Amino acid sequence: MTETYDDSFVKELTRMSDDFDRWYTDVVRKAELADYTPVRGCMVIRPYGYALWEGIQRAFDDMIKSSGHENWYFPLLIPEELFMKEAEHVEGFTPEVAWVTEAGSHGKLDQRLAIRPTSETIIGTLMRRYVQSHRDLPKLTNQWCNVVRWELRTRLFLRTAEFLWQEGHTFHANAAEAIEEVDRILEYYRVLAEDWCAMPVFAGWKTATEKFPGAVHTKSIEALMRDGLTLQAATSHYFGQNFSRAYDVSFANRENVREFCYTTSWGATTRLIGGLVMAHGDDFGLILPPKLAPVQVVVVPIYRTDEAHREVADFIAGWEPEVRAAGIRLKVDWSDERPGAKYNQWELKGVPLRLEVGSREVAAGEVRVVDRLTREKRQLGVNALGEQLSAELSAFQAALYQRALEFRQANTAVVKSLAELVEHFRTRAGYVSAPWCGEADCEAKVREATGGVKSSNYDPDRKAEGECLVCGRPGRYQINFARSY
RNA sequence: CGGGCGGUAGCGCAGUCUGGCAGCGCGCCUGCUUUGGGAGCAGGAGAUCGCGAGUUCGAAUCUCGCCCGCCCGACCA
Repeated sequence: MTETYDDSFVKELTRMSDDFDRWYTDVVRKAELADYTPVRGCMVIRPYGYALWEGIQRAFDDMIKSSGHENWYFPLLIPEELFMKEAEHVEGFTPEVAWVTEAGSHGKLDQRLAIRPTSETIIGTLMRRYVQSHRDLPKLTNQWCNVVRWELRTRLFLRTAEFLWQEGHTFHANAAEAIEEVDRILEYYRVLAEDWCAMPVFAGWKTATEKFPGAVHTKSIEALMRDGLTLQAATSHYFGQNFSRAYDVSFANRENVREFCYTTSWGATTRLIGGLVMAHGDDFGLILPPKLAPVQVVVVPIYRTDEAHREVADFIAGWEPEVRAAGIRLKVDWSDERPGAKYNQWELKGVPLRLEVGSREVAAGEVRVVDRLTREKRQLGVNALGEQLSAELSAFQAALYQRALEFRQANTAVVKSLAELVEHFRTRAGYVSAPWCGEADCEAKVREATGGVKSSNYDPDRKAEGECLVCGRPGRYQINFARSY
């Protein structure tokens, strides 16, 4: 038996098709993920949103621990002198650095302190103490922390003046090992995005124009949002010896020759939560992947009388422990609302499965299960309910990924020329894949001609399918272009 | 940072032009009736009108400065 409701009217929520940006802000606030604060560009992350971050943290932290990475904590404040040592890095970051210039009764400081926008400089400075010999390498460090970047235009989760992230910083005895590290972490990010967030990504190289300031090369994962814009969801950088030279992090190699370390850094931020919202949501609100959903299954009890209330409560108590024992994050919503209000509330909050339990279910020994993705209603016997729901959640996770993948396929075009590309972005969004010669000039021309379409990333193993879309010289790479967040 | 718009009860807004009792809807509290897709009735609480100066007998309303947000550009995870 299948019942579907298609009343697309949702109170107080802008429709996605009407105004995607407003829809996004509405969902983030009404689903209680985050909110504005009196502080310019800074948000408050509410428990429901923070729980998503905790899920992401747990997943990623487990991955890096499995490869021997260790968590550290480094200072929030970085003396100006230290900050200024790597020229390209300084140039890239100074426009958005916040400085502490004055402190309490001490008054004006002799030297300004940067509030970290990222920690390469302070970590490099400190790590030289701990790295003396090739036997000390590799040093695989990570920290979970906040950073501040003085952004002019902010949006909840996607771009705020302060945000949370993890930043990994690793030190190696040779280039090959560092380059391998960058790829290992990029693969972790792919797994985090695809297996946990159910967000299909392109993992690949950023162009020289788009790379991190101070990096030799940068790789990223990029995901498509439902408005057709791409989101850079995490980055992994190879620094060669750029930072170790600037901060004098060196070691004695096997021949007792002093050598600068080869370093990497990589980061993923609370922006991923914004990605989750925009990759999966619909006109009813959030849709959360079960593996990260703070509540995976919500139970809505239905009753009129005290007696029915007792019956329903007893019935739920019969299988609730078993469902929890199956490792399912279950919430029974006994709040003093009517069932319809609860349905809407939990759909807004993106809970994957809802169980409706009333006297009909009690009598039949069933629950009514409603899927957040399809919103179809089915009856499920309570026998081995934990096992059944686990299976349902796995299927949901897969279906969510599949839907996002199909959406991306439907929104990826291939073009041969700049004219075609410009024409495409006049009416459509999504990715456009095109052959490219590898020159920054040609990349810049795409950006100019389209008013802001940027290169996303590329897979160097994929050969260009024709001549460069701009200059007509032999293509080197097949690269994705998109409008981006 | 440039251009435009906005800030009045928890949320969404009217009132501002033309100065004169602080309003509406939703939400919230209490009670009763309700409860399978956002309940009904009755009563009630809640606002230094973003902040600070100024003009005026009198300012949500006029003037100046500042803060915050939104949209469009340039910059960025």
